[in-house]
Amino acid sequence: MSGLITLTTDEHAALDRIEERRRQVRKGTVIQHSEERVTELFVLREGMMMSYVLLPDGSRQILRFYFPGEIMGMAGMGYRNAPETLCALADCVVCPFEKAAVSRLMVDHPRLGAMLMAFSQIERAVLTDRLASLGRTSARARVGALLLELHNRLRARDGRGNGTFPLGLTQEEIGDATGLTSVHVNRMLRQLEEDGLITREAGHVTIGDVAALARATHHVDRYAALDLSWLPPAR
Amino acid sequence: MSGLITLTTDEHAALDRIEERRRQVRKGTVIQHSEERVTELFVLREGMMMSYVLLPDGSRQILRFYFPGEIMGMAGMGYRNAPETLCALADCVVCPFEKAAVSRLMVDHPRLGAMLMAFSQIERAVLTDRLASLGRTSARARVGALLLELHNRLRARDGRGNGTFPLGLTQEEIGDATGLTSVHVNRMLRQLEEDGLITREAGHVTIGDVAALARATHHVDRYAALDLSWLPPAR
DNA sequence: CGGGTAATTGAATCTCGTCAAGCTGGGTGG
DNA sequence: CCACCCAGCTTGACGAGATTCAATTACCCG
Repeated sequence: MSGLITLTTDEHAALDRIEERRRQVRKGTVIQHSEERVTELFVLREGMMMSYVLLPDGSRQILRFYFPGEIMGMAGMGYRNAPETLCALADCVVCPFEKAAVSRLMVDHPRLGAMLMAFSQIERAVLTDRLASLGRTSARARVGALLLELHNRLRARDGRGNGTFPLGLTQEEIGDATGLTSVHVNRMLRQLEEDGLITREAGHVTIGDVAALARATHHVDRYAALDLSWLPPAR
Repeated sequence: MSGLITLTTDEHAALDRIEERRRQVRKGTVIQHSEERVTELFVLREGMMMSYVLLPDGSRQILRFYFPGEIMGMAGMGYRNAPETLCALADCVVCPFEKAAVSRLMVDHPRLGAMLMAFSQIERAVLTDRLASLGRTSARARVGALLLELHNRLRARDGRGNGTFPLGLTQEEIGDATGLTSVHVNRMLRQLEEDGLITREAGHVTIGDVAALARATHHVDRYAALDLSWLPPAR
């Protein structure tokens, strides 16, 4: 949050309290099972995680990837049981906290509450972009758009913009996120490479011309062009 | 909201203030254009609306259908320009209000703010269900799941549960929501009918056995099994 | 240096899209 | 009151894109 607004001392303290408890989780660990009782949310501090649902036939749809600083499990807020599974894609550090802490935050620090609301709407916009991607674009565009999204999210964090980033996903995971099979993901990656839109090397992907790939995949960067001028003043 | 919690007089008044202004819109009218400046949100009072995005090639992805009582345009909260288009599917009545009204609401009535947050998370869960539907299920299941969702949403409003509801959508619109062509939607509707899962007559659809259709389409009712016990007390 | 997971590639198959043609029903104007 | 019109629905034939199945090959970890 501190990247977008200047936090007061009180607000900073309130956010720190939420991240009090720490927990190490190893790659592959599930910290929240779909359909099981949920009382906690998590902040991701280090690593990379994902949320997904499993269908009765065993197929998996990955809903979202999480990077450090993001809140995981918000979708469970309104429900008794978790609507999705949270699983670590790498060794991670997470901070679990109670649902009620969010409601305390909204009472004591309305500006942070409004900020949370804005974030969940940005997340919604990203989700709807993926919906359009799955519903109305080719396999090639879907894979390319996913690479761009990962690139933008990582760049928003570390500031570097040289177009290279560690993939951190198997082709099967890319397939489960884009609604394709791992075999077809492989072919599409190859095609993107042959078209000169990306290069691959040792688990890293390089996007030579971000704008060109964005054009080829109809991708929009939802982490740009924000408007938070309507936020209430800090208390 | 009054269906889920008991509102105080003050809370009721605050919500009424939001719905002060009224506007009639005729079928087909666009009240918010994607990529154009947005300062207002809307409450839908009567009718049925949808939000969608258009891709550069002209294809359309319908993101969501709106029914009376729901807030439209929340996704625009964090942005200067609207990420989606809002269009009336029937003659409607809407109540426009300023973005800042939401932030005032969150300051003055934290419980309503938390409620809004819960709603947006429920909406998120519905969206992720659609994502799984588009990414990992057959055309038949997608169409069936959409019918079930419309049925559940209408039932949540009017209470009737006899399985019959007015469709109010063309097959092309169903296709744009499910990522299919109108031609294939037609075939899938026919197939669902031949399988005895639905019947159609004069623009109305009847779902004989809701549970059976839910099984065939992997559909979950996200408007059931809510947990709002963590909400803060009313101010 | 194994052993297992992930990536790669080819061939056959199937689902869904495309194109094209006819049909139907409700609204409109002569 | 009827003929027409037009959007939406229906159906068939064909093709493209993605899946499935199967078999190697490359890579990472201990």
